[in-house]
Amino acid sequence: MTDYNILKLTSINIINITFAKIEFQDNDMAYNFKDIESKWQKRWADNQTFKAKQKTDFEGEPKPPFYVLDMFPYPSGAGLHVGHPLGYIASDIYARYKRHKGFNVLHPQGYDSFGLPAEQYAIQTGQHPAKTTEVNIKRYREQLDKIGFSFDWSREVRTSDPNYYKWTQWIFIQLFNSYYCLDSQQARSIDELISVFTEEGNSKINAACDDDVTEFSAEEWLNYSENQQQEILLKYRLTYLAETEVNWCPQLGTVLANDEIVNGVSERGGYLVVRKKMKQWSMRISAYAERLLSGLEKLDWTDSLKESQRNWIGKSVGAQLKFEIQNSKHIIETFTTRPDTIFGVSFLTLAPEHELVMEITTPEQKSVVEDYIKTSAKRSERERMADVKNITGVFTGAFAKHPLSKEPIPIWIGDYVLAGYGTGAVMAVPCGDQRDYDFAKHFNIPIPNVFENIDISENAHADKTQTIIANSDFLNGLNVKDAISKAIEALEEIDAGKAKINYRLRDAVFSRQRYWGEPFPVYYKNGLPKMIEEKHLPLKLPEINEYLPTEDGAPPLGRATNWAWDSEKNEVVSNDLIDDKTVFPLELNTMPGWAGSSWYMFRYMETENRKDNFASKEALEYWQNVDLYLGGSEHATGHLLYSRFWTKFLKDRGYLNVDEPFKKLINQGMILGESAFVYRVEWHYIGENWGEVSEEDESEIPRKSEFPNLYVSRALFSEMGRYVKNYKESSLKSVQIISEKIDSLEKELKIFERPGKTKISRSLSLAITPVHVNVSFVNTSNELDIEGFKNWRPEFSEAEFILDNGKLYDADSSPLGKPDGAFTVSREVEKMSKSKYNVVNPDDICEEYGADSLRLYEMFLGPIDQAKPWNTAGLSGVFNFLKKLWKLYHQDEVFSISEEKASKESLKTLHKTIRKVTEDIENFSFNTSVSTFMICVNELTQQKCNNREILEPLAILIAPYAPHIAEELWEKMGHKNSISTAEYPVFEEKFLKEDTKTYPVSFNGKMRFTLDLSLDLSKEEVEKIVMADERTQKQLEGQKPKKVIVVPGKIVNIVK
RNA sequence: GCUCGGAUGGUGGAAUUGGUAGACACGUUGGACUUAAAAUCCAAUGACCAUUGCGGUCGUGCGGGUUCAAGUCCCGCUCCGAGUACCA
Repeated sequence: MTDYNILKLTSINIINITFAKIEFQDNDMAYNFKDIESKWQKRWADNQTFKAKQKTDFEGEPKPPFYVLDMFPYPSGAGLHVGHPLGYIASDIYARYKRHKGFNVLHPQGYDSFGLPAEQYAIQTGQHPAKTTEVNIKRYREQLDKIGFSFDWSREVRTSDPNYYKWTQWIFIQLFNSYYCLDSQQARSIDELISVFTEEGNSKINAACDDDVTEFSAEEWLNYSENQQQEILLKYRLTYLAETEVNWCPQLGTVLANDEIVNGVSERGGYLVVRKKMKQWSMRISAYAERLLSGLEKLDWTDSLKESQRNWIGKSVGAQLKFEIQNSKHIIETFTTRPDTIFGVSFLTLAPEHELVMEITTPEQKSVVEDYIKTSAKRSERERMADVKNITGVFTGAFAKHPLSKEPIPIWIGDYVLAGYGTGAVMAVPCGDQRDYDFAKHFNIPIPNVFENIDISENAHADKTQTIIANSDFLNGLNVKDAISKAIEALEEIDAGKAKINYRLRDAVFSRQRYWGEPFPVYYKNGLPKMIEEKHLPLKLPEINEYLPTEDGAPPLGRATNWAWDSEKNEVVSNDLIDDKTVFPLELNTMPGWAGSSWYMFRYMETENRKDNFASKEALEYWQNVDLYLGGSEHATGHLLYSRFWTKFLKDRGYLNVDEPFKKLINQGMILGESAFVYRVEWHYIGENWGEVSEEDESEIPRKSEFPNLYVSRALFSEMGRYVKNYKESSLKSVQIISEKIDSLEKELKIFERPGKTKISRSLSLAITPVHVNVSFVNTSNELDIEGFKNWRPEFSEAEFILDNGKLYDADSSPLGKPDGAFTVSREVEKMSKSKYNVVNPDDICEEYGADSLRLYEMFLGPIDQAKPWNTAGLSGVFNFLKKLWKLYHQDEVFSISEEKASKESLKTLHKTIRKVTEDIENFSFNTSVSTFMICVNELTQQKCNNREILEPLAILIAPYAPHIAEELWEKMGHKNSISTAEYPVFEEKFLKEDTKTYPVSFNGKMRFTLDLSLDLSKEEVEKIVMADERTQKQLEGQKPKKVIVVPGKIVNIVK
């Protein structure tokens, strides 16, 4: 009885099933999912059953296309856990359903195979990420294949494949060669812009560009040097180089995501992180803000998702104001949505990183300002946004001039203002904004009130609807709306401001200082970027010896020795040849994860012609865009916004004919794991004198690792709690046992027998700490397989256990399963992850119960979009259901169905099911359709139905959910073609006609009894019958009802 | 902090969109079959009270409200989860 765990337990079941099969060998008809599933998976692959057709593949009239796509998986080293396939199963069901409905379905799959985890692994192990990625993909594919998806694998793509990223680079070049024309609201060729510059300069150009563009004439343009012209063009291009704030970690030599920073230091290694500016590629997504926003309206996405995007884009209508600075030629620009409160401004706050801060700071304030900037550079943006409790800031000593009242306004800096947000400066109106209000209160800055009859002694007043402006000169007495337009008018007149629409959406940083991503097709001539010609793509990722940044802080590609571009030979050459005349250095950054995933949905549309096109015109024309997209809501503002941006761009430049990539989108919720915990008892030792542990004492005090770990079960933990004080005096039996055990351990280790040494003693309290246990050592009754646990990791090998019954575990006398021998763990729902040891692998489920059971169970768990915990024990429900379904088609284990006409009852059951399941599938309510199937099979079993008339359509209905069993039954019923080609059954109302209704009769809204009545009865007749019923009379106890409500076909309610 | 979700029996969840709360499963308990176990089948199962039977009270995170009728609508909270711009 060693090595005895839950998996072993169930494999005994499997053996039993196999025996059963042997027993019935002459009729071999038990539901043998293993044979059935591998048979059909092989047949689908051999016959390419799910290969989507291109339009030209049809001989006659082409079928209507339908495109179902899952969000691009990243092939992580951990493999799939049961949470991953949830969305794939749902989309597979929908894809299969659509095939039954007569569509030519495109349902492809591939890999977003560039990414940080592979690179991190490469840094640790030295293995090339391409290799580990390949291994991971193979494993992924094996796992996916076992679940029986109807993917068209012939169209697979991988972002790290040069044949694929060639086109990612190509799109980058198109972006570089484009600018955004605000008049026509679309991207255009940069050549058009150049010809305008040549003819009339830039004064009339209305294009998206950097803020610091200055005006020039045609003459000036022509006189600029090549370099100057390129610098100017870079300010207009849709992808451009710019100084951007990043989280820089000097020790790691790399930039970190906010995600990778914990409490201001790097998650890995705990090194200091500072914010610094860095020259990087950016994407001018902000140019598309308005279209990204308005485009949402026609999309069939959930409101919450659209709302997230709206919020992310963050459109606000207001005014941009200019504040002159006293004794300085500079001005500060601010954006406000409330220009009506302009007379309420009592200070300005700049972000600490604002470029003017050091210029305007007075000598007296210089050192405090510098200190403050240093401190805030250490805080992450997220931290600064989230922290409202600590109000910090310093005065710069400078004053601005109020544009209207001309009063001096102090200029502060504060880290609640973010540099990358708006202009990085806030005109603070403390009476109308809570953060400004708190800041003013904290630093004793005046809070002028500009609202009529509003008390602002406690809080700011942000209301815009009922408010009247006061103390504001010419704005007095106006409502907010009128005051806004009047204020803007006045400010425009004196050139101190103008109406402006602001978006929160920032341009997206596109450079990564990493190895495992797409190389930019870019080299640098005189420090300015040049594109490699399209015909020389792809520019392949070079080999390097180590995947770390270089010693001088350059990205990993800085290690490549062959990473220079020969512009004459048009090839990559050795760095030694760089002469800056014909051979130039190549870009060292690579593209981010979202580069390859922003356009992949169009790549799947193409089959033959992938070499010369990202996708051919014909393919794009036929498939258009994704009809149904499924994935996690964590992509709401990243991937889903970037791919919309690229789609719109490619449409503008004539490469696509749709301007949205995903018509309908469903978010799947996360499947959570049930972690298991045991409880470690911890005690410690102290030297003779409290608080004065000498070094010598320290070395004498026994370390925890010298003892075998002592574990208690959940039962004992709930009795004792996290801490046990004065445990020697505890009356709890379990504590006494622990105490005895510790005593005996000490004796064995001779802790206190150290003659001549400092006296040490054990502390009086115990701490009980939960420790994650791998869930595979826990059975469905939450009992721990102690031997398995001990063998799991070396630190547990000597562990001791106190069982639920308070006795010490002994391998010989108290094995799992014997009465009284249980050691119960506690369970907690957490995210499913390797580190929490709560991962459940779909392979194991397929092995034990089969893919059809897995598919059904994942759907049965609950609504697709909600997070829900996984519990393997529940699987037996759907497994039993499949066995019952199988039995419907068999008599005494022999396949047998009747050709006779089905009963009225059975037809009713069938058509009820058709209606409900179809409705559910259209609404993506897969959990309820599984229930419906269960009800249907329960009813048909009850009816002893085995008519072909019922069982054939039933198999088709169930095929999208449990395709293997459905195919097998379909074949047994005599069909040669795959069930996936069968037509979906048609619902017929006539079988469901009811003429009576069981009315619930309620009194004051509480149901008391039911009454079967004909549906033909009128309201009055129903009331009459109900009132005559003796149960009604009993409820009324002789009183007259105040009111009787009859809703025909629904309810009766009597008000007493 | 901000934005978006969520909360219903021991557990996962259902409820035709304001009309019988707890469908369908899991689990638990009891029973049948068996030498026994597994498998299978049958029955009970929100809590409490009552019980020979009829039955009754409470109940959808908390506090209010609207209504003949509220899990569902309105107002105010609490707690949990996700995202928050270089994880994918």
